[in-house]
Amino acid sequence: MSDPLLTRLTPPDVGKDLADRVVDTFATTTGPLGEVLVARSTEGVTYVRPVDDPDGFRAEYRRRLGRPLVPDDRSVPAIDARTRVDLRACSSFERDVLDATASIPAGQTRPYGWVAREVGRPAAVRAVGTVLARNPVPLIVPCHRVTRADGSLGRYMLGEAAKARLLAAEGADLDRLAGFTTAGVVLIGSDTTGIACLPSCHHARRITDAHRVPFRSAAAAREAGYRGCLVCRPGM
DNA sequence: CAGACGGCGTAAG
DNA sequence: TCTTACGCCGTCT
Repeated sequence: MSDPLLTRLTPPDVGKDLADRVVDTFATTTGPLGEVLVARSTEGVTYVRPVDDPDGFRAEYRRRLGRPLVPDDRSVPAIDARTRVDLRACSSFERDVLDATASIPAGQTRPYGWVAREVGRPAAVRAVGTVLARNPVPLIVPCHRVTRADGSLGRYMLGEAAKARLLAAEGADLDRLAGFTTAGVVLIGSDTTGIACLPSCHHARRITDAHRVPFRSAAAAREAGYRGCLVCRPGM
């Protein structure tokens, strides 16, 4: 009862919610695409997947997180970009990639190579794709905003159609982006400022038609005397 | 520990 | 334009 060692090792508030501290819980809740399965620790959401197969969810959870998972009978708040996440099970590279991805504004897109540069590993483009393919918390960390270098959407854990739906729902102009892809345009410059942006950067969208200058590569923009936008950091 | 495996990016056919 | 080949690199097995 008054074992000094036990007293020292036991946090003062461990009591009725002890179970909460050693097992994670899961339940269905709503996200931007409808119902999803969500697992949580005391620190935040640890895992999000489609409702398809709960058995696979639990198996995969155990394999990846290595923690027990029990059903949650409480009601779970809907998830969105503000939902707190618990990424302790991730490597530091994975966390960096997810953090950088989370910084992409709603309705905008950034290439995989952009994420690689942001985390300081400009050549790890493919590894970035691997991380996002396994994103433990899709819809919260918006990996649907990461596209290929040419502006095409690229693949998505929940299907390319879902990627398009999510972006459209956030206000992205997919037709406009597709137009740039078709034209081979990856940067938009303003000839009044000499600054070049990624096409979805909100600064790029403010450039008037008369002053908009399309570039097919960062090198082309640089050679034309342009510098990269400090906000979207196109890497040039 | 070596090798395989990708939501990539580019060049080349 | 589409396809293929290959470099790249963090993880997983």
